[in-house]
Amino acid sequence: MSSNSREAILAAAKLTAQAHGYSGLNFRDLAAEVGIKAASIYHHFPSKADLGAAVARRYWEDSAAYLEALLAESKDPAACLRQYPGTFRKALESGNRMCLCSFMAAEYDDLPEPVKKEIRTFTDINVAWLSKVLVAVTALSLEESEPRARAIFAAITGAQLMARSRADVSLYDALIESYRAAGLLPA
Amino acid sequence: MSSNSREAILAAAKLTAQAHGYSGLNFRDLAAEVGIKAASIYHHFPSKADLGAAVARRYWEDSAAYLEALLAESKDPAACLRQYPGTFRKALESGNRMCLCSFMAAEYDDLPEPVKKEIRTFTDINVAWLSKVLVAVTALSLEESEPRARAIFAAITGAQLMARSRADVSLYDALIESYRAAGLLPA
DNA sequence: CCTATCCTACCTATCAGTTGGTAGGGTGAT
DNA sequence: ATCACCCTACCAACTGATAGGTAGGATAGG
Repeated sequence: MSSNSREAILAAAKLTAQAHGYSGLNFRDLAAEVGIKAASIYHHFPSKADLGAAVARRYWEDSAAYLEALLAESKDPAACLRQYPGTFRKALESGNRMCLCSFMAAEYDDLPEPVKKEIRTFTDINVAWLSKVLVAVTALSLEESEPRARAIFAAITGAQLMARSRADVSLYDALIESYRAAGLLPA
Repeated sequence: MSSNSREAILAAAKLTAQAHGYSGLNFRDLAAEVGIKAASIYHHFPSKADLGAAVARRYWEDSAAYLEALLAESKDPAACLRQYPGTFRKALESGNRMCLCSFMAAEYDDLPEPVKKEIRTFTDINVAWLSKVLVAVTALSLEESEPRARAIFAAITGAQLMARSRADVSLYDALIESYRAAGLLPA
């Protein structure tokens, strides 16, 4: 309950970073969105690198919680897997944004090390979840499922990237459908 | 032969943009690399937006020429298609860079309109080429081949993005192999 | 109860560095 | 003499970051 601003900063920074990347984050605009002054952000985050790492960390934490909840509620792994591309679709729907992880993967060379680490974790979480679900849904073994999980994750982020460059969510849907038709994703 | 600097600027800007994006381009560093002063760049390009558009245009022009040459020389479309992922691999080999188009697709919101246009053209060129080759190689009809071509292109850029975030070219190879194993790419 | 001390959460003011861009001048080849 | 090409010298805007201060709440000692 202590610091409401900290949460507001994280939320605003997440949205900005999804649209403009780490380099697009700046303290003045961020502070203005939250309703405080730029210098006050330093009270909550010692540096931009720390803020970026905190945003990325929160991002994969939320993602991990969502995916686990999905699996826990439904008891139908196939249905979960069918829903998975929808999580990336939401970002596109929300102002043509994209996955934080994908944007920062592009910016990788210019990222502070702590941010890089959180970005990698997001990928790991997603690949691990996909791999686990694939074992339950398909005939793939555990060794076969992980490369496939990576391929699915990469293909989905690529689809998001392409759809974004056309600002066209239906293109994303078409790409996912093509992945299913081609056999990359289970039909 | 007239302006050697113009070519040098384009070449240096391409490499920088592949590693740091459009926002990572700046006139001072660029000029230093070429061996002239920042203000002198304005003699060749009226603005950063113009430079960006010129770089992106040259990028798809080179790509188009390369792909057409590939097809003209070999007479074996299947071999061409097998070589296609290699063109994106080269960027990773060259200092963990990535496709200009992919990076700028991420930055899409912040791109000047002329740059956006060239970026879209790069995608169109690649999809058209892939679609053409797919018709020759697979049993797909012209209508079926275009969605498939788009899916392949998106998946390959996604693989590049993921491999970049691990600075691991072998991960790219593994992803391409998974695409083949899954049936997205012809084996 | 009171008051000294500390903490949280923010502020103003300012910094040095970097950005894209401009004005105007020099020089050498045609 | 013109013009392509490059220069020095700026500028305004913006960047992350720091210094130092203020208002108000919590807390502990007397």
